[in-house]
Amino acid sequence: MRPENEPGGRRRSFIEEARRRQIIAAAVEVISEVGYASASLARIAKRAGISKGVISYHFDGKDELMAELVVQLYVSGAEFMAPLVEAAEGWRAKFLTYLESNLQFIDANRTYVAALTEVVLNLRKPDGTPRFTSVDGEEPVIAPLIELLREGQADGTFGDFDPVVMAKIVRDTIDGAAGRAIREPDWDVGRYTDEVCRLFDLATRKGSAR
Amino acid sequence: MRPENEPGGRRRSFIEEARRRQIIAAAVEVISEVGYASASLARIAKRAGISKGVISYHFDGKDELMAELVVQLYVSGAEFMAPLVEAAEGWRAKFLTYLESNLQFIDANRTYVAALTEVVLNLRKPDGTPRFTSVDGEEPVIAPLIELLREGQADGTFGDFDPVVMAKIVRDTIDGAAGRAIREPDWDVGRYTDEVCRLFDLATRKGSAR
Amino acid sequence: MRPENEPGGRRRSFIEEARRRQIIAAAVEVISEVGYASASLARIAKRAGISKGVISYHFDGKDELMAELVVQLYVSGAEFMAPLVEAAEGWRAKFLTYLESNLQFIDANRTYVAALTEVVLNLRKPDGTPRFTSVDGEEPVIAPLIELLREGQADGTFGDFDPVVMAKIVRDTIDGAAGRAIREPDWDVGRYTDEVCRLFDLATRKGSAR
Amino acid sequence: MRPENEPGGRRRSFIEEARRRQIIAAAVEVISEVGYASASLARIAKRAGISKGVISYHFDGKDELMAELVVQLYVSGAEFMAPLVEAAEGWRAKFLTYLESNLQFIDANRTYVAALTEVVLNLRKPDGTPRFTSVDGEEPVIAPLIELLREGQADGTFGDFDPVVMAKIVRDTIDGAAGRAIREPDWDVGRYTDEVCRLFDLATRKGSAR
DNA sequence: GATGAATGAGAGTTCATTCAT
DNA sequence: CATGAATGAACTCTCATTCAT
Repeated sequence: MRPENEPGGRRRSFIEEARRRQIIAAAVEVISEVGYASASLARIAKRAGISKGVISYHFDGKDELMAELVVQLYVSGAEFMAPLVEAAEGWRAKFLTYLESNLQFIDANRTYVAALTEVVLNLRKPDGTPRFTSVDGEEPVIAPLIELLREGQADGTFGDFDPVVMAKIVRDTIDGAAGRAIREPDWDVGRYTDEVCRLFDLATRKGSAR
Repeated sequence: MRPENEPGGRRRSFIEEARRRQIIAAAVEVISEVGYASASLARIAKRAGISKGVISYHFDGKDELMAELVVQLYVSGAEFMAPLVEAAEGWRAKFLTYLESNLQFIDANRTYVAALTEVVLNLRKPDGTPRFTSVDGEEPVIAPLIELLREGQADGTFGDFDPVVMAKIVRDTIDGAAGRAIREPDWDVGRYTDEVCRLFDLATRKGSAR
Repeated sequence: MRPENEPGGRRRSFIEEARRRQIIAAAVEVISEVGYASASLARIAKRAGISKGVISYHFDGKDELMAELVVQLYVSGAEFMAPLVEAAEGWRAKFLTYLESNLQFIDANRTYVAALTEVVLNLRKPDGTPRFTSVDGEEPVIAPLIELLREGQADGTFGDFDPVVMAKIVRDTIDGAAGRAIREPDWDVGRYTDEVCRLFDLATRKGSAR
Repeated sequence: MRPENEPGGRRRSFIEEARRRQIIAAAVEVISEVGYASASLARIAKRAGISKGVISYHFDGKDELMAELVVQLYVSGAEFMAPLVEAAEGWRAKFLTYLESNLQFIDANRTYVAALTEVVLNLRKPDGTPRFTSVDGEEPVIAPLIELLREGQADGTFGDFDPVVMAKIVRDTIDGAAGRAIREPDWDVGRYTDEVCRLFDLATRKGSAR
């Protein structure tokens, strides 16, 4: 019926993509205002100023809309962070840049992040299992970070710690910060970032007693 | 209609309390299986092996059930942690015991914690604002931790850092760990706890370069 | 199970009757406050300060309770009016006393009348047909009035009109007054009664042009 | 969501209006058959041959449907009576035409009037107070009649009586007649109207002894 | 006699989805 | 492409009634 980009379908037209982004933007606003459970298609359509049917036309269903919302923001985040991390010289600098840029991105996209969090935590597959928060699903997200830590250890930059555990702690800290960004409008990201960087800097230093 | 304990109502009977706990337990199971959004009263009643109306009889509504679930587990956690933290000697030991006991509690109550997390993140007041995750609402939760850090700084145990920011990072780390506990059945809490304790021990030490 | 007075059952004990009156009184209060539709057994029991089951014990069901409420007030009204009407001398005086005493009774029992009205208009048999407001059901209520008017015509007191139609108009006027009594707390019954009596006095006079 | 006519919303489409009328008609039928209390949306939808959700789609809720039912019939009645009353010459003729046309309208719309009566007497606001039968709410209904009587008195057509009380008696008589129209299929409106007109004609005549 | 607990049906409402226009 | 209309299932909640204690 509808042109698809993935998988193997015809390329989506420009106008088609614009509509999808418009709808996703409306969904983000609605979710961050009334929460995932109350974010009905009717409300999203109203917010976007379009008819309910349009959403069904452009997305295979509510779930696809929500999944797209997540993917889109995730990609945006990666596109923002990757060049910064790569530009940093040395594993320590890369590590701290990873932390810093991630927190900055969250700060700059609070509403989007709020919506993303709600969706990630709530969206489920038809069989009831989580769509995004599965163990396997996490791997691609933290794999680059683990690799970064391993490289730094191999080259003697970092001390002796379990890179997998450390990566998970980092991610949890960042994800927790995302929640805080949503709930606290006055949250001072700069100070928080400084403290977090200092903390993980100390924890990954060579020569730290185990 | 129904006897109430809080506030000012008659005391609830033993059997009444048992039923409430049974219903809450069923809610916990259902939520951790299908998620908050799909945890309908019908499903919860079915799981508990009772009729739908029973829930309405024992609780003022779905929201009260969910709120009770949160309060109950939160109180359980506090009851578990408080004596351990108090028994520890010295602020550093208290701090590390706080971290350790909290993670242990999460580990020992994974299903409950999973459900609690879903409820806390999703439950809203009738006006649409979050029921539990407001800024003000957080204060009572981290206030004791902030106090603990301040005391340790005053007495020279801890170094120079912002106790409020540090407390928030600690809480985010722990809450993140809760999410992990839910998603990863094989999660090794012991190792994770060691790493977290080492990390925050370093970060709060006196003499850490700022 | 339960002792019955009607039909043919054992006589109800004094305490039994007291309970029934207490429950009916509570029902009257509740109905006149929240209306028939919202007058649940739970609310009535709460108002009476008893448990819900008590009502089921003393009445065969909600419908019997409501029916009893109607009958009880109707009998009270008849007991109040009958001696007054009989004491009046002459058909004209009897007729005006009927009007006057009926309106007085309504005035003195506004809450009861309000409840009765709601019940009469709403209570239905299981098949959906009205329990009280059927054509046949009305006959016993206005039959004495028709008879009174006929006697007065035969004896030359009243003029020439259809006694059945006149009786119906009288009843409608009184029933309408009942509604008014409920809705208007400041309603001046004395003045209303005077005007109504004057009106029907003129309308039933001998020699009125047809 | 749905186009609205009142207040300030977009104009309702023709088809929209037709659906609303169809649903109201079904509600009227159901109410006059099983009564207000048993007139559930399910039954009304079934009678209209539509799905339950359609009612919610076209009306803001059950209460709005019921309120619309009342308003619609009330407006119809006013539209029927007004030109007839205005066309009558002289206050006496206007007064009798008011009575006559009102009773005729009731006669011609028995089922509708039956439903209207049930709704007016039962519909309540969320706080429990009656929606239509309040004292203030009555004013607009009888105000024109009071005015008519006052004009007739000023111009010497009518005798000396309290026009407010008289108007109330007239309304109660008519409303009572409505109830009768519902319950008595064989009710002879012509005869009833004659008798009522004769009665009120006599009661309002100049020179009637007070 | 009286109670609290439980039932199960049915209430109004919301919602994702489908479809003719 | 877009819309408004309609569906039917699922939701929370209320209720009259029953029953063991």
